[in-house]
Amino acid sequence: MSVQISPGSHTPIYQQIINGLRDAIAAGVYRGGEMLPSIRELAVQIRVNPNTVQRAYEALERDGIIYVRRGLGMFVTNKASRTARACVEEQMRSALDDAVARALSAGMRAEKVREIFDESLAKRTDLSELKA
Amino acid sequence: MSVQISPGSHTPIYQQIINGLRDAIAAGVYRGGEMLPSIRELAVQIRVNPNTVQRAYEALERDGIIYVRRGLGMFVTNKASRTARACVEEQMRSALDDAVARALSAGMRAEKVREIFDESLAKRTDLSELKA
Amino acid sequence: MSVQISPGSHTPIYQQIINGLRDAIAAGVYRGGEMLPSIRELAVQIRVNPNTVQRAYEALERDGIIYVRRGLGMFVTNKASRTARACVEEQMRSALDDAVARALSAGMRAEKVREIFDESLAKRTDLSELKA
Amino acid sequence: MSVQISPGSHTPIYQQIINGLRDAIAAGVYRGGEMLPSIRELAVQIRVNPNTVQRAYEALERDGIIYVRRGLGMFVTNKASRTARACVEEQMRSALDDAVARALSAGMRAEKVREIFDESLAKRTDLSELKA
DNA sequence: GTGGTCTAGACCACT
DNA sequence: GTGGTCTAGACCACT
Repeated sequence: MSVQISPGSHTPIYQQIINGLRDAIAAGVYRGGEMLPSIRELAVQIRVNPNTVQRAYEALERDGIIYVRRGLGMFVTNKASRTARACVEEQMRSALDDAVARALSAGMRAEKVREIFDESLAKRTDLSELKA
Repeated sequence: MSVQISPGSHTPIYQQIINGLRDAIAAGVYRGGEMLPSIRELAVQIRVNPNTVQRAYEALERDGIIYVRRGLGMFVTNKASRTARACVEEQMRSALDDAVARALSAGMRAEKVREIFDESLAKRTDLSELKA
Repeated sequence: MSVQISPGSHTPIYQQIINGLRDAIAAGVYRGGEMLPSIRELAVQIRVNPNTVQRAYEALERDGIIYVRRGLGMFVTNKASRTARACVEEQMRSALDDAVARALSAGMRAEKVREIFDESLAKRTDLSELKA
Repeated sequence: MSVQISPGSHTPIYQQIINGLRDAIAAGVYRGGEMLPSIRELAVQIRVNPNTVQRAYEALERDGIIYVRRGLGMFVTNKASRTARACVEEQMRSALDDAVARALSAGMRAEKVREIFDESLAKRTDLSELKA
């Protein structure tokens, strides 16, 4: 399944769903024209209230990533992949920007900042090599 | 002034104050034994409710970064600098971890992730050179 | 073809079919006594579920614009043209009423409202001249 | 009160609230920096569930017309008046466009369309003269 | 006091 | 079956 929920996280559940689906679409798990799991279906899968899933779908529709075919379900738009990737990149850029800015303003040296980043990246890329 | 507040940010104001003071202490702006601005003073400076400043001071006290001398004011502890730097590093590490994890799970290539990080870092270090 | 469907529109598809056929009848594309495309035929043409077309035909029948000759098909009634034109006019009147009311209550000046209307009308009448 | 709800209307209640507040801001009833009625307050006034009001406020925030000061309430942004007016004009333009397009495609003559529009406008401007 | 999130459940429209 | 709206009510965080 492409969406993982951490009920304990500070990030609201509906936001976790948005991120999870957007990442999945950016990664090509769902492609243009494909139908997404229905609101009720996904709600059961991730054990969350349907209203919460609906709220996530609403946001993705506003972003032009999915669209409704009334009475049928939610579908991935053709431009979804591009939009989703742009969005993820933008969010990542701003997260990195903020983290770097804070670290430097707290007096951390640039080399130290890069070192920590390298560890983060190495850890994750090693993990994906394990899977492969 | 060492604490900057963005009233429109999604980060709660008390958390922004905590971060700002902690960064300032990590960077050596305030040193062990020094007195911090009083609650009312800081509240006026950054135009915020005194209760909000108090809440931030309480949190920093719990973390052992500042302590109260009743009737005198809030003071920086001796271990404050170390603690603050460890805390900033930890927060940074987890922010980078999250960002990297999401980017990769959205199918972004590791080289691209590093590229974006480099831009963030370059931008900030250039800026600080300009100031110097 | 006289009926155009926008699957992404907020207007329900069956309503779009009703409007499209009614407009066509009002404009004289279909005349009293003429046969309309069968449910299946139209459904294939505009790529829509036959149930949806049927629903539209039912509504037009209720309005006395078309009638069924069992085993033969759907036919345009003699009063259809009059009824359809009255209906379009009524819908238009109420759409204009609503738009004007909102614009004025939002403080827009009457001259400005007329100006925007004139542009709408000019654009469409120029277009129809181009086609002619 | 600036927001009127028609429970029987086909327009969802939350959309009626959005329109009502936006029109009020466009008309200068609420000005930049002013606080809006709280969610609970407005909910009581217009006898609607607080969640429904919240949903409307959320949309207006997304549009940059209002912003939250956490723990305090919702406030009108400085650019709100301009944005709201642009939005109302855009909605009006598209409503008129649609109505005109349908009328013409149903074979109505341009003079007739203008006649109906003039009646709509005259009726409303007479009404506002009565109030004055 | 303020807004934000979430659940449970009803009811409706559309295909 | 599908999504969309609304209510009631709980619980939480922030100022």
